[in-house]
Amino acid sequence: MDSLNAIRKSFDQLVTMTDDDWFYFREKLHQTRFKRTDIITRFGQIENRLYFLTRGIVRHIVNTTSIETTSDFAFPGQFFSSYSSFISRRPSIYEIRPVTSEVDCYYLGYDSLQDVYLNTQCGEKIGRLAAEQQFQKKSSREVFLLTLNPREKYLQLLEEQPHLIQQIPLKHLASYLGITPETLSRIRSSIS
Amino acid sequence: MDSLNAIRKSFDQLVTMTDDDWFYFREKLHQTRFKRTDIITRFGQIENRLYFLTRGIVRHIVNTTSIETTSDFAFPGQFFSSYSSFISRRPSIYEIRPVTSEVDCYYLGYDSLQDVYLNTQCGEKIGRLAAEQQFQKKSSREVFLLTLNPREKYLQLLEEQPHLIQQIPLKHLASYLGITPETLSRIRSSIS
DNA sequence: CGCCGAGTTGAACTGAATCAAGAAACGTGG
DNA sequence: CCACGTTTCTTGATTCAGTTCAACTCGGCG
Repeated sequence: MDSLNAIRKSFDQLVTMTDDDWFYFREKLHQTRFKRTDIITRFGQIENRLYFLTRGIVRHIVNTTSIETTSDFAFPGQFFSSYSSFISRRPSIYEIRPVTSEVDCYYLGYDSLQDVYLNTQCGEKIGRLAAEQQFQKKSSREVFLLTLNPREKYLQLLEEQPHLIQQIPLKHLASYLGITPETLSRIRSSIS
Repeated sequence: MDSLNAIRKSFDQLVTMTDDDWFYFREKLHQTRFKRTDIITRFGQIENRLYFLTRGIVRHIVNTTSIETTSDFAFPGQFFSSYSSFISRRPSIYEIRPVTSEVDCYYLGYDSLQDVYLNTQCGEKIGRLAAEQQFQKKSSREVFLLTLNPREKYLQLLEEQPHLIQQIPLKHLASYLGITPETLSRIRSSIS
């Protein structure tokens, strides 16, 4: 299977994994599909799955009273999950929903992942490296949010994540940058 | 030694550690002290140490051209490091400096930590759990920065990290919240 | 004692939000 | 496959929160 290969590859980038370990892991994966209107993970729910995205795009939404704020997107070839809920076993403050009309993924249950940590050579190491990656992502986002004004944010996004700008509706991009859709629209038209 | 005990305790909170593992780890720790004017980690330097703070307060400063922005503080009993540089082995975009006149720490070199990962039972697991914690911290800060206005930021800080407000100069607090000292001063006087 | 950095306060300014209305794009069902 | 309704995007006018600039006070330190 092609997308299973993609998962293995993303592991191989992190660590050398024996075939035995891989087989052990692969056994525990399940496949699933979501439609645009589905809610992949709900507010308040304890996240029980770590997903690997094979088709479509999803977004992470912050549970604010009034306005929908986007904290993250995931693209094919990437893992996603309401990760802080997944690792802390506490209610999710994020909701995860499809951006595209169809979303295909594999997923691993929480307990399965703990089994992998216990029963494979490289499990813990992959877990550590993955967590370190997630940390770095949030860490650079902190600097991004803390130091840039709307225009600078858009320019940096344009440079570093152009695929986002190409494929995500403007209003979601705006909420990801922490600005209003009107402001983003004006910035965009002032540039090109 | 009392502060060595604090380190072991912070491990015990994460995982059950054998005495053997602890001795192996403890051997690799060094002790050091900084004065207020010292620079603990410089911009552009590759962070080579993971510190454990036993006395004083330090702050993490973001390398922006004009204004000094604070991304984090560390207090006694906590680990600190220019963590993204430490794990990626790339130049630090943060500078770490003392807030207080004296800062005492233990530290572990990068290579020593890799030895711990390789040669102890629980090394990788501690590493993973630590990285997961760091992730969660940045993750909640993302929501904080993305969704709150200055007044809300201050109120949340007051509620969740009062020790920060008590011990950190206003201008550094302001830069940590992403607002100007004037605004923070006004907010503060409008509240009490 | 005098200096310097930190904090406060006031006034003016400005960038982005808000409010509003119209145009374009989208998807949904007949 | 078209037509309609809904959502998304754009554009303009207005408002306002927070910044900037400036002057003054206070407290600690040399």
